[in-house]
Amino acid sequence: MPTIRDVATRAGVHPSTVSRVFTGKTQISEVTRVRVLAAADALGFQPNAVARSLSMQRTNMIAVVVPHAFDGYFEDSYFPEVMRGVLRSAYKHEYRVLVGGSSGRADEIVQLFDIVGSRQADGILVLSNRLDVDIVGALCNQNIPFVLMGKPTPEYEEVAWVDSNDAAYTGQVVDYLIGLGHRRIAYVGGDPDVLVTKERQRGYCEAMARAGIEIVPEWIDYGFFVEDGGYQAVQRMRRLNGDAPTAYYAANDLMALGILRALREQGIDVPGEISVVGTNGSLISAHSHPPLTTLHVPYADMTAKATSILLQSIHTGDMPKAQHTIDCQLIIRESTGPAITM
Amino acid sequence: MPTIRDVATRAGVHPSTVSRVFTGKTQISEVTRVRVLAAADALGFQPNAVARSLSMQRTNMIAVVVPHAFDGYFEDSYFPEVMRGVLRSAYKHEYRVLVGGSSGRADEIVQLFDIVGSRQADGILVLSNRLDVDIVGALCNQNIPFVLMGKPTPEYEEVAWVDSNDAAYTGQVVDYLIGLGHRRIAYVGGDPDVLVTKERQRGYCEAMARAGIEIVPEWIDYGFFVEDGGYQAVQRMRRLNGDAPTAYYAANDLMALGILRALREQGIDVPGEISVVGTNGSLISAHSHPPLTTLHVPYADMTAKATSILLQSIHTGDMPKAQHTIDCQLIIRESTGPAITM
DNA sequence: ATTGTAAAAGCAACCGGTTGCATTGTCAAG
DNA sequence: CTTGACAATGCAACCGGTTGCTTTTACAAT
Repeated sequence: MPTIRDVATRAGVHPSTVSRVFTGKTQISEVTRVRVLAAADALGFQPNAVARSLSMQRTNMIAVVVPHAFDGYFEDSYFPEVMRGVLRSAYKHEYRVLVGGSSGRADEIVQLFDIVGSRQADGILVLSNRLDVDIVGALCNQNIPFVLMGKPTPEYEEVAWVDSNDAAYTGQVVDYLIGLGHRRIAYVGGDPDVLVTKERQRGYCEAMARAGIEIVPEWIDYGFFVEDGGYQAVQRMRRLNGDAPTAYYAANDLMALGILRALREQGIDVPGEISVVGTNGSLISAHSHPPLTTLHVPYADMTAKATSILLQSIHTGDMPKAQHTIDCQLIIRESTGPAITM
Repeated sequence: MPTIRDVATRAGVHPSTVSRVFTGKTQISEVTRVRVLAAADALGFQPNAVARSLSMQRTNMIAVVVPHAFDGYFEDSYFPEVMRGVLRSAYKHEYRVLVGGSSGRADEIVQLFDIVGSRQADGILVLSNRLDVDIVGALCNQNIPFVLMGKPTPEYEEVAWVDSNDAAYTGQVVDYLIGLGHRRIAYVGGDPDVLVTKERQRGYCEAMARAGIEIVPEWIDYGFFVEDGGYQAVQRMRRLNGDAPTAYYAANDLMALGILRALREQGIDVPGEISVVGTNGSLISAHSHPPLTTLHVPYADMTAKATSILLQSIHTGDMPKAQHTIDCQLIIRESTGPAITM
């Protein structure tokens, strides 16, 4: 690998001149510029990114970390959507993307602080907010820009986030089901230690309360975002017999599919007997049987937004401030219908 | 950010001693070790990864590059599966993962050689082999370890790859359809400039030839791996009337879903009138209507394998050699059935 | 007490760029 | 022909670690 000094020797100039030609921030006479460029070309020189990072104190990388990767994480449309948004936005600004995350929870958090502490990235995008670990607090101490996907707990008023107002939109879904005549509505959340699960649950509870419906505790269950989680939730809830839900809301489409599978196996008609609503509006939801009514969350847009906030604050040099709420949309398909009157 | 010299000052030792404590490759007396560690702890010191990379000529990162990201790339299960395999394997060896890829074709290739040439990663995993750009040739000149997902063109015998024998398994699918009595079988490939598309097409043609079936050129179409591509392919092929296919093979599940959608719109029964086979065995394929018969390709395993080959060759310091072929499996569900006899 | 030996720590160069400051070169105005 | 002013380039320190080699220290053997 040729270095800047090799190029300098060949072009008969000082290394710093070569550097200036490549960074392009200073005046260079046209004659030396072409000479340097020719030498670089002949040697196949490309500036070493690591050396440049060290010198400039800037890596041109942002890290995307997943503090709650679960089994099946990569099956859900969430991750690919997020990556699409990040890459789109980062690439535009000539930033690279570092991905952190594995299946072991403790590991990930270690890994996160490894990346942060060792200054491998200029900024961090945190993909979710676990309630059982104070990630935000730790991040604040590190003096590195970060943006959260999802609102933090109230104690952190100042940090930047992009969120989708999960509680409100989940409430809207519940309102919609109630409007269809349902009263026994189940909430199947994801991992209970993840904020979004709690938020959606809050929206659910508030909507039920508004309608004056008393919630049976057994209507609330957690499927950890995986298909089988939805399936199992149905198994448990069907045992309630007369109290069994007539409608299910699932916090992602994957679990909704599991719910559909369980109901199909039991010969229950959807939406004739029972209604099901998913979340995300992933491509998969349009092709299920029946096509799923789902709460579409524009994750790619959210992350693109979050990324550009992050990049901007990297450039200005101070902690990002912006807080954005993005609109969701209920897509009504064929998995929901009027409650049967008994 | 405290540096190694800050720690050294505080502990009253030389910077190199601090370094040795952290790298742990040399004998250090217990007393100084604890003193250094205490100082580091008090200052919140963590070694700077960039400086270490520069000094050690090793970044502890591998790059995953996508030389053919297409619209909808992130909707297919391919990418998330790949990421799952890479992260699983890389994380185990304390390697980070850099993701390259965007939607503009030319850009990606530039980006690829940027990463390679600037030594941002110790090795590269190339996610696909475009036929219209000589990526392998260029990579060979760069003297950096790389592993291909997918076999390269025959001229590159020596490079490392992990592949799934696409031609053979596609042939097997076609055999299966022929066994069901189908003779007018359509092949819906992805992007024709990607090797896998050509390979599967070859398998298709060979199987048809073996059965003595003459191929109508209109039975071959390209859907560029997106859902709508499958949909459009059906629109075109239905115009063949008497020559219209009775079975469709699609090179990924997404296109197969598009095919199902088009057929459903036209009121055609699957599998009663027409059979459809997808590829990948993504979760989505199990939940479509009807559940999709699909050729399962274990991408996560393939990439995990490819990653570990890559990491090993990074450690030994020479170009990887291993070439692996991974088995696929035809999952028969409800989208395929006997051909109707006319 | 002296010498030998090995373990522990220090020294300084190096990885490959960047950049503030000093120096040289060029050309126009006086 | 000077002098001034500014553009172009050179110089050297710096970013924050690592590591081969040298020196110091400690302790055992003579």
